[in-house]
Amino acid sequence: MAETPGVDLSDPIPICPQTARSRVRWEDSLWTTCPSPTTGSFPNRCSATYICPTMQLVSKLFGRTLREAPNDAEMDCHIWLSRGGLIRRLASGLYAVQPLGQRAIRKIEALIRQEMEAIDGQEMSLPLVQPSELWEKSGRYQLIGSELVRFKDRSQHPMVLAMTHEEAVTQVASEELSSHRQLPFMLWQFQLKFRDEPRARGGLIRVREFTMKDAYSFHKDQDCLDEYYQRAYDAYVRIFRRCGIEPVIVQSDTGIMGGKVAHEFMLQSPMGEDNLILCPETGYSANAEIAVFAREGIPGEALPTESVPTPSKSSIEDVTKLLGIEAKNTLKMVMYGAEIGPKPEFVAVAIRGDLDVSETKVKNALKARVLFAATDDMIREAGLVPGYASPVGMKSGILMVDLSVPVSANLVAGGNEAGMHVRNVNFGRDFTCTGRFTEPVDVAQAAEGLLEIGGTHRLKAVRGIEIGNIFKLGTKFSEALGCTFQADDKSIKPAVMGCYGIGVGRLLASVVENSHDKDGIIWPKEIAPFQVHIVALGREPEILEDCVALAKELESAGFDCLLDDRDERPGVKFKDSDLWGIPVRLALGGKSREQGCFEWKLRSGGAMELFPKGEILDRLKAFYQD
RNA sequence: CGGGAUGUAGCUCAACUGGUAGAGUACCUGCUUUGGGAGCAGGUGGUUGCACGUUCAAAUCGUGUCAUCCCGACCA
Repeated sequence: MAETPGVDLSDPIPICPQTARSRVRWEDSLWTTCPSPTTGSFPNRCSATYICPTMQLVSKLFGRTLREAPNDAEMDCHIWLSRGGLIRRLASGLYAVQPLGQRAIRKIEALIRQEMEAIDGQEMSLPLVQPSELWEKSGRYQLIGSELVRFKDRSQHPMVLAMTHEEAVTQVASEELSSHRQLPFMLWQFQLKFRDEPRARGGLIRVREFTMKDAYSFHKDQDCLDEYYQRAYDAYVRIFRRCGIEPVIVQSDTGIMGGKVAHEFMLQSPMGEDNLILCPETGYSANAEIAVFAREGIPGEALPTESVPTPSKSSIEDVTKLLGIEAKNTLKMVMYGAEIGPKPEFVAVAIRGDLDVSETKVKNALKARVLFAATDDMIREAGLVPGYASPVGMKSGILMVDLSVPVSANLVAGGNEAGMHVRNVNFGRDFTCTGRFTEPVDVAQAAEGLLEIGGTHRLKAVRGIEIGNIFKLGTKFSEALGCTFQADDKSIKPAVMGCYGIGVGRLLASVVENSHDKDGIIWPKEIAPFQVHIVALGREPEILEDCVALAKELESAGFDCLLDDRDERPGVKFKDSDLWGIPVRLALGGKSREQGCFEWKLRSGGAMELFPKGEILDRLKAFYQD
């Protein structure tokens, strides 16, 4: 084999254990000073004074900072990622991640990789583009709407862009799996997903194309899954804590993933899209769409019904005003069309007026694919009058009665006649459960101030950004795709599965949302794109040389350094430094240099301190060892 | 998919009742300045989202369309 000239293969390029970056040794590196071609001296604005391949020079950093945020940035994380030059929008829900941002992404990925390996995960890679058949087999091809991008390849074969990878991983696993001896195992990847979201928002918080860490575990039985699920849960807590986030963990809906148990990891934030229901006293926590709570009844003897005219007063608000009662003394009907079987069915939910319907609960109780608001025609067809509907006199369709109704006496309900309501409607006497649901069901949305299920404490409601989720999938996918094994009793069984996801870009944005101030990002130690920001102040070559010497020393010890070598005024450099939020800032100016010291300042706060340059490395080690 | 708003320079925004494009910032050149987004001078950069229409004349008026953002709906 021909020798590559100039490369000594016996002396491989060392790899930094901390950053996983290969580094060229200093002795071999290109290290030049370059005077201005026009003046021959060090020019005012020289972007190529020093060239050094092993540290990042700000003069060479791709991506600039912005004085003002783009006007479409609403959330803080969007503002700071944009202003810092870490991301740039290409189209709705599609972002370019620039080098500084990509370095933070790589730090997050490295951290996640460690934790996945710690729970025996094996990293792999599955394709983004998949044949539609795979999704038809699992049933999700029909179930999912237009978020799933479908297209045909050149030979007219129907394909999809994967929104997630349960089908693919189960297919692959089914081809490898034959014996219970192979179980359990966990496979995971960093992989693109595409979801054609109807509404992208919040910068990287809700996008259409994104990288997700998705993990899938396979087990011989439920016990084994339960045990592993807890390990994954614990690993998730560690991941988020290392990102500086104390996650709020809630029970969640399993949606079209199937399965029974699922948890979401949330960053508590008023900007979040999910409503979370918490009970600090009992420790109960759940997403509001599935949270359970106790109904406070309205006791009383059933009084005779009485019709009252309520001309053109159909809303709960109007009726309560007119009759001088509270919302909780009313009964309202919320009507839907539900796609359960081949054709849509009419569904009416009877619920007390002070509560809202949880459409998630309705959907789950009905096992419906899609729920949509009923049209007036559908309502009339069921024998009801729009605006004045009542369960009394409903002729067809599915009636669901919420748990709040039977415990409340003498409610005001619609009269099933335009302009009429009826007082003192009572469950049991005037109407009852009929048809598919023979008993009252829980279909109300939990909210702040309602009673916790035990009936003694009040619930709290907060908002959150979902940063991770874990599901006990069960055998939905393994059965659909034939992922089976032979058990020790010789029987053939489907693998019991779990899945575990984290959106990497959303986590990055959440870290910023969770950790910033009025000047910019404050990176947690493990996520910062660089560990040290060295700022050379002043134009004397000696200052820059000292900074470079320090950067060399720190880089050799495994710290990654960003060196601001620009000929800019100090104010500009400090502003950018704050914007970028690297944990340790080491500045060197004329005065500090005379004392042989660097100015040590932590982005997270605290006073500036002067340390002799010989001490810097040890202090840095101590700081990063915490 | 409903409701609202907005599209003018890389970013933030002006331009009256129609008269032919402007500032700040950013960027480039030079000089001065150098500890918290400097000053002066000169300069680059726009088919005013797109199409059609009205008009002698359209950033401006009308119609359509596309895009973006916000509130809902939706969201493994």
